[in-house]
Amino acid sequence: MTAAAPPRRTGPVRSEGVRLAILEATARQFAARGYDHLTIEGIAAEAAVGKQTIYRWWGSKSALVAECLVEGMLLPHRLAPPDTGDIRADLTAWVDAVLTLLAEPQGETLLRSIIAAAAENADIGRRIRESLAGSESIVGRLEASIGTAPNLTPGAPFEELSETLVGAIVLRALSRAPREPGDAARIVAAVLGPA
Amino acid sequence: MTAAAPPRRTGPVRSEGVRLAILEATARQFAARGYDHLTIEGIAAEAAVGKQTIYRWWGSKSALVAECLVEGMLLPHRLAPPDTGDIRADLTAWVDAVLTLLAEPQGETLLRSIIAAAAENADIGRRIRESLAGSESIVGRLEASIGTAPNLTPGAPFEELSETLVGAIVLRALSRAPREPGDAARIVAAVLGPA
Amino acid sequence: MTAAAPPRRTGPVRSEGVRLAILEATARQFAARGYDHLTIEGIAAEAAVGKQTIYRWWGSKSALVAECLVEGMLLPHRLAPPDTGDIRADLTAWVDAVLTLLAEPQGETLLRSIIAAAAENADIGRRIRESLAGSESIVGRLEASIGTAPNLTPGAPFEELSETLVGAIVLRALSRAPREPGDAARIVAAVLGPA
Amino acid sequence: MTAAAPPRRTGPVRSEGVRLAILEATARQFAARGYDHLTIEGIAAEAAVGKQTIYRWWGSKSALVAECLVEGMLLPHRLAPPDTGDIRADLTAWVDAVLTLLAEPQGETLLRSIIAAAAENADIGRRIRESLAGSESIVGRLEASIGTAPNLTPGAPFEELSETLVGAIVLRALSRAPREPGDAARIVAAVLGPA
DNA sequence: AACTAAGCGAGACGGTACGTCAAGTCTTAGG
DNA sequence: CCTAAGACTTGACGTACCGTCTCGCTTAGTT
Repeated sequence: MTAAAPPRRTGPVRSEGVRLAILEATARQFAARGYDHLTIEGIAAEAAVGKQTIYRWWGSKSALVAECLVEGMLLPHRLAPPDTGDIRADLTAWVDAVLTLLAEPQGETLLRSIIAAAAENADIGRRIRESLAGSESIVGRLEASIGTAPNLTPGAPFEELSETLVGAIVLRALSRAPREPGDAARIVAAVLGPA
Repeated sequence: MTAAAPPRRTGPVRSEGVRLAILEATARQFAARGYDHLTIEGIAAEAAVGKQTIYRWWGSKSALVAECLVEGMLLPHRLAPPDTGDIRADLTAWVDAVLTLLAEPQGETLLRSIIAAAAENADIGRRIRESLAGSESIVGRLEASIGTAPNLTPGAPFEELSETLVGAIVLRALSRAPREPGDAARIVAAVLGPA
Repeated sequence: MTAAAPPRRTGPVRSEGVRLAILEATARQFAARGYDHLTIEGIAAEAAVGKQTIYRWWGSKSALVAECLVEGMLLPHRLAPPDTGDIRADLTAWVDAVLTLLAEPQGETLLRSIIAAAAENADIGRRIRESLAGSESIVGRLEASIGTAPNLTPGAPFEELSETLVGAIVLRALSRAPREPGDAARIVAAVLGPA
Repeated sequence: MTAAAPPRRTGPVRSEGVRLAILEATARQFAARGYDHLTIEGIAAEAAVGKQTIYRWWGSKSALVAECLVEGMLLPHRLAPPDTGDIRADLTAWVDAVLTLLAEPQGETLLRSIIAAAAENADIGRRIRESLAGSESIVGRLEASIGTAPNLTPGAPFEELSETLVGAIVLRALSRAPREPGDAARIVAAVLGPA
């Protein structure tokens, strides 16, 4: 007498190649057309995949985008602030880089699309905060720089400082404020206090 | 020498009642269902209006929403900070009020919908900044309070301070950060400097 | 006791120029685009006339077309059979002329449009019969030619003979039968009997 | 050397049930409301089918009607002439039956709608001729009856004789001529020659 | 001459249907 | 049993015209 058979596991297993093809197609379409104007059918066609294969593994367009984000397929990776030891200079350089990205059409589309996706999907919202303000990047840097700027005192609200910095950039993206010289420095000054 | 006659204007004139009915229907649907899930057909039906009448005067869903915003039909008007003379207390109360609004489901839908609309439509983006950070509300208040907080020095970047404040709130809305006691105070502290 | 006064008749009187402009625009559009694809708005625009002016005087698209027909603005006037005294030759020439008209694209559109209009509007139906088979043209000619063809006997059903002739042409127009040499002669032979 | 593989054909196949539901709905609406006043949306609703499913397979309203016609869903099948051996009696009975059908409101709608459809769509035009004057019905009968009527001589234009007969009926339908006793006999006499 | 009525151009309005797009579900066949 | 293909229902899109309804002229009779 044999033990009950375990649930027989036959047939092919999920194809990693297919998964990647879908995510890459999503990323391409996302960058090219923005979050709205993404279509499942377009992604399926570009990935040479059946629609059902997408629906089987992701529940919605935004889940797809969220996974792209997690995989780092949407944002250029150069977006971490440099680390020269001078927190003000580092943040200023970083803000400036982001504002520069924002000044290019495809960068603008990209950032605003991520914002739109975040507005629609809670997961993406949570992820964007982690990915932009994650402890390894900004909050941690601020904590490590106590004493080097007026606002960086022991017990300062580092989380919130980080949020104001990123928030100011998000607001810029939304409001389409024209870029002006010194913007990055002024934003950093607003967060760290006067130089 | 006479001026050229303006093109003779005959025929019925645009109906203000219809215009208002459409905007009100838009505002109701916007609050009830969010920016995506707005449909022109739904608005037309609720306003008891032909679709063409909407398309005649507005080119897109977002233009409709933008006009609603300008007319003040989307945001509760209580959203201006109080003015007791104590800038820190005033801003804290205001931030707290906004976070409270954000904690209610319909308030959250409303704010995130506005963000989504702004991400899609440049006009709305510009308007949201004016309406949230307009000189009469926050920037002006900061300038009028020079000397009462560490960051409010002569020559401080008041515009950017205002942006960081509003941006932090926008980021909160996007990231769905759970609300915690003292949030408002910490955000204001991040902007104004330590108490 | 006097009769009630008739409704006082003041104001400008119906403009004949406007009436003609509308009918001409109708005829042009009818020939150019066919009966379906006629639009009141298109006619109004082409005639530089308000829509209401059309609706004031005609109740429907088909009434408009019917009046065009009555005014002879739709059919080329050359469509009466010649009269050389030889009924068979005359009818054959006439049928041939109509089939020739039918072989040109605009002639085909025209005839089929009239058929479509007749199918929709009783007035037009009646008119088409009068205008194509009116006593002055075919029935009369048949009656006047008694004895010159096998079927033209005293007491023959001249009305019906005329109908079969015209009907065969209508059927040709509907069925898009390709034209072949001798068609006209055969049709006439079918109606008049063998030569 | 092998032939190129044909494009692999997978996926669900066209649903015959859906096709029939659409054609039946079309036939019902056609009979009930006439050719104009047919709407794709109405058919889709009655067939409980998406509009897109109709547009996927038929390019136009008239293509739909043409297919109905081919499937024999529009015309009552009793419309073939009887066959007693007496061609004059048979045709007279048939014409009489058609004129009777034409005297009922729904029969009139039906016939005129088919004419309207034929005027708009070439396929329908061709089909109506085949279906009304197909060789198995009238032309063949005439040929088989050579010698039994004045016009039925060897070498007579049987095609055209058939056309004049059917054409006369079509013209009747278009012209709304009131029906009178003896009409059928006179029409047949016009075609076959005097009795 | 002032005072009515139309007639008329223009065009806003509530609707209906159009033909298209994409969504998400379901079905078939190949591997 | 995963997958590509794609048929299916649903629902919204934006457009074209419909027929009705004001508007603000202009014009032709009264009074």
